[in-house]
Amino acid sequence: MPDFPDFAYSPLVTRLSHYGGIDKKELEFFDELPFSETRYQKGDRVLERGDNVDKVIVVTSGWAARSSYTKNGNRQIIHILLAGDIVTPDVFVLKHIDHEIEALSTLTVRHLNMSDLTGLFAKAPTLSTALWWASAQEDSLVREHVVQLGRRNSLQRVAHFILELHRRLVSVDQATEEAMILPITQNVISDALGLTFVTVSRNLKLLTQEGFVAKNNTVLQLLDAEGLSSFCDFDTVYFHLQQDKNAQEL
Amino acid sequence: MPDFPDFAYSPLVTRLSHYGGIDKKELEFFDELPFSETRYQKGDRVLERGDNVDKVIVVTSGWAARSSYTKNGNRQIIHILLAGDIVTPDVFVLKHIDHEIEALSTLTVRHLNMSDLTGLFAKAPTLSTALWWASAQEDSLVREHVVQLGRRNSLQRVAHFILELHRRLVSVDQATEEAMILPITQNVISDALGLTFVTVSRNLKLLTQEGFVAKNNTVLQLLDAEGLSSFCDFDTVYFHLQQDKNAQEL
DNA sequence: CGTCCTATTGATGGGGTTCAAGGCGTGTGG
DNA sequence: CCACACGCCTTGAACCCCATCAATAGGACG
Repeated sequence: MPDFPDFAYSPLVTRLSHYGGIDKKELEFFDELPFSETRYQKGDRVLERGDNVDKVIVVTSGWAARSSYTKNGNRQIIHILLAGDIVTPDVFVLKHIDHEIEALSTLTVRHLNMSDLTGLFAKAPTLSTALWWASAQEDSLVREHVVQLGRRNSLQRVAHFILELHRRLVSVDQATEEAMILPITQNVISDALGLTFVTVSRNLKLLTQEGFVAKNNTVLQLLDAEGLSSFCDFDTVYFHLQQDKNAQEL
Repeated sequence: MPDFPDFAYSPLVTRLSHYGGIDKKELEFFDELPFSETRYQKGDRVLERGDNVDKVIVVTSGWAARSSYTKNGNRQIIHILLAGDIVTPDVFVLKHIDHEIEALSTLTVRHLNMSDLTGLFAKAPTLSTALWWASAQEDSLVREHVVQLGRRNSLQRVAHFILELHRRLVSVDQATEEAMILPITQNVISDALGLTFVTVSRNLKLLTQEGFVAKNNTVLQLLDAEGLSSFCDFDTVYFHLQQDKNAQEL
């Protein structure tokens, strides 16, 4: 965030600062909004299916998951939420959430009052567009997740999973180009990828043997991101990170 | 649409009329917006990856698909678009679309100018909320699609696919409770479900033999929707169809 | 009547699951 | 400080669902 070095900012502000046409003043307003903060432990539920939510919730640190459970208790992780992600993108129009939000690691989230936000939107038009953009980004990632599960084999899925998370972490200054911290178990990965943890284990071993990655404990090194990308058909277009010059305000 | 019998309406207006708190006058304004209409044949591309879109496009009749192609030419259908669906939900913030839109049958779409729409939003606040709701609905369906591909077997996928489309068609008066028209090939179904058309064929036969459905040509009858629903864990909560009384305007 | 697209059905093979056993690391309590 | 438990990872073996390959049939359309 080179242009905004002079005030404290949350990860979401870091993300929004990448949005073309954002007004620095509006970001400051946003960052100064009153909020309450909650801390969760690994495994805690942040929100449950059916909950009636009336706050905008944003991740400030740690990992969380949107997940859905089938009748027989199997979990499918729909999307992984990182620092700077919005937990409740549709809270203004859908009051009841239809899935679970659970902490995958120690997690901190901020709660913003909807009335505070709508009040701010009135005087911060580029901010509301930027928040819309952030939630459109998630939509795009979820669409790519469908492609993951529908058309890639287990090894490609694991590779793609790593690359996507790495890129997202880098974009909020939570990882270097070469390495990242994976605070989740292989069981979590398997529930995101529609696989079993046995397959994930075997595939991580394969990727290590082939020299694509190295792993000890929670630190994962990317030794050949290029090779991995071409192997699993990873393409960052769907992140929509580059600023869209034509974007206009509502 | 029992409350709005007295003016011509598009399928999207029918859908939006189900949204709690929508103002009838605003729907009329929306329906009277100037538009151009385009007709496509089965197989035509409506939009391609990378296209720079500057209109809001809405399906008025026929079926279309959001789809993504992998490097080796395999198609994954991410979402099926029916009458009343918005082709370009994020057009205000993402100018370049990252996937393909293709006609699955003869298809009619309407193009609305973004400036006409933003002009209308100024005097129709409940309309913009309702459109947001419509696009939040699609997000929810795509999330459920992830669960489909990640955690259901091939037979459950086919069953769930049928039930979901049926419910959506009913909600825009395009199907009866007992039967629907499926204008797509089994190959299309397989590309949506991450399967092969061979498996889809076998599974449709199974569902027929078990007495859940009957099929001749493009007409599909639902003989036991209840049984089918419990078999594949189908639950309409994720449609968010019932009006949310708490919804508020931006 | 031939062509092309779609659907059906059988046979075979493979990728991923399932079941199972053992290892490693960490924390806890005797 | 060691013993034990527990969670997570690893690795092997057997099985099964679905893909793949292939052949045929049916339908629409010129």
